Amino acid sequence: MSDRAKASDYKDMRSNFIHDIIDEDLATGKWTSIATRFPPEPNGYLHIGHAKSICLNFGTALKYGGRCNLRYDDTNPIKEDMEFVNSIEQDVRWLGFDWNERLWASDYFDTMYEAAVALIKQGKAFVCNLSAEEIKAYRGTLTEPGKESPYRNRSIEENLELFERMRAGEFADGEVVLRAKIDMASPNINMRDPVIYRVAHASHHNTGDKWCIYPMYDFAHPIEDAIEGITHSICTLEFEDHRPLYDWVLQEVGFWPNPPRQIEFARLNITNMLMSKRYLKRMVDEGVVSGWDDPRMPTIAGIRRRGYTPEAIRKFCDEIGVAKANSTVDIAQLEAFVRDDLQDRVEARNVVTNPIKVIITNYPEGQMELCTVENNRNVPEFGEREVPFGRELWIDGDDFMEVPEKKYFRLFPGNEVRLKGAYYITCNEVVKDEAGNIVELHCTYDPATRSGLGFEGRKVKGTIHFVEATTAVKIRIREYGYMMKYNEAGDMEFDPESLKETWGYAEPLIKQAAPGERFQFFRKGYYIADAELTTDDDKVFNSIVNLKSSWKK
RNA sequence: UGGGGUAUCGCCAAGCGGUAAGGCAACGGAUUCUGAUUCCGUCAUUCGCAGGUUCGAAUCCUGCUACCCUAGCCA
Repeated sequence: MSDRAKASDYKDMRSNFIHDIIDEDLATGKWTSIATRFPPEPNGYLHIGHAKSICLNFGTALKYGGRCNLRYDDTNPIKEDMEFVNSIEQDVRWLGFDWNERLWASDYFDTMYEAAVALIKQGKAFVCNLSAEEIKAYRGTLTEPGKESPYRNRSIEENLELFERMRAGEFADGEVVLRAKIDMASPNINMRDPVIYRVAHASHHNTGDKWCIYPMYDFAHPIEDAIEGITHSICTLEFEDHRPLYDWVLQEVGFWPNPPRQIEFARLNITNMLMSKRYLKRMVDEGVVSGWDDPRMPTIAGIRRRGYTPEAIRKFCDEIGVAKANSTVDIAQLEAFVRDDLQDRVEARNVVTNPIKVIITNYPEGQMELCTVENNRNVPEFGEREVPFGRELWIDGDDFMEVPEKKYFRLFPGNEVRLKGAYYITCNEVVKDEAGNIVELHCTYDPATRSGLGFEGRKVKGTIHFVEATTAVKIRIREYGYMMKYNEAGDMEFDPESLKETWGYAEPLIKQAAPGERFQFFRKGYYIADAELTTDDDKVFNSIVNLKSSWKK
């Protein structure tokens, strides 16, 4: 898969129930081509849940050779902020998709106004003076029908005049609303004379102060879709109950002979990832995270900084499928795609954490040599590099056990292992301080076993990596968790342990790491050089995915 | 207590009357100078439950049960 999503990626994409609907619409001739849209409200950053919707909408358009628009659902000026527009566009592009058109729902305010007037003229909408509390009380409950508003039977002329005065700014916020006249006894609460226009004396980023009345989602959305010629309006499950209203608006406004069809699917949930914009916003506002792009955040910007690739995310979204059953995908599924994608596109570097000093007692003091290692064993084209080897080395804390457990075949007293790209070494002595902490390991090496010499004398079971001590670069590693964890009650809560910071040593070549560059750290997973914090003296790496290991401490 | 949805392996998910795909996870085993990768192999006589129709049902019918959504002048 390339950086950009291509039609060929989606032509053979596994079909889902939405594609079945489209296939039928195409077969029956209801539509000759299709159009979808991705309609975010610019009130926050996009997260991985949106990625599923983006892949579905843009991917479906690609699959069928149709169109997909990016449309901002900006019908509520008091909640929206243009700060988010740039991030949304950047994120959609980064994921590899290009929109057919970029549009604003607010550009259709004139049409929506006309549609409302048309409704009033048919006696299908009325201006209501009930307060918000009264409307709520009149609405009834889930089991009891509502009561009709006393303003429900105003004359068409009066409604027309009142609505015009609403637009003219003669009413204060909340004083009056325009309601659709449907059925206060409907078992579907959305059909109990829903509010379709409210008064809000707020300046809109796009329309400025032209309007002081704004359409509600239920009224605006179907019109937006119809204006753009959207054929299949894909949204999440919670809008299922709104579909009758969606259809009602299109039917009663009557401007569009072949209206779009709303189809709902289950939104994405991932273990340990909380996908609530409200909660994420709180994290940002309270400074719990560094921002919307903090690598612990489930935002597209966050996982991008974490090192995930768009290709991996797209494959993930394709693989998890689209259905109507609520579900929670295991984070391991996402990580598997990231690992798989990074496997063949990233170079390896030697890095040790919880370092243990190793002295090669039979290696001459002051001497140094270079050993050749592959940059990526799976990709020969990545070539080789040279790493220094000398008398003093650092090895990874995980690669030594003073008292080995059974089946441990890395370094322990008396055992011989291969140093990746270098020699066999044998641990002879464990040097400790008074407190009993390991200070260093005294080992001997066998010159005959140098890598590349074809030594066949004896085999060792373990190969470990190392960093030469005098040339080592100290690095900082942030082992990002997923911000959330499950408590005893099974609910997700903030995980204060989600940001662990550790120090380690890396081979000198790490100094050349470019911001954002990804590496595989031997036996330590995949890491990305922090895009902002990397300096020559203080390399910061964010860990992204750990490798699997069948040996567990 | 109304209405709308959904129930297939630990987690996703195909299946649409003809005898349970695939991915993740897990577990064996082979190769490996990364216990990675790769590679083979195992992993639902059973599809929320109970009946019924049928030669034949995860798929049709009936009745239950569980869970999700829904009473914003948010989207």
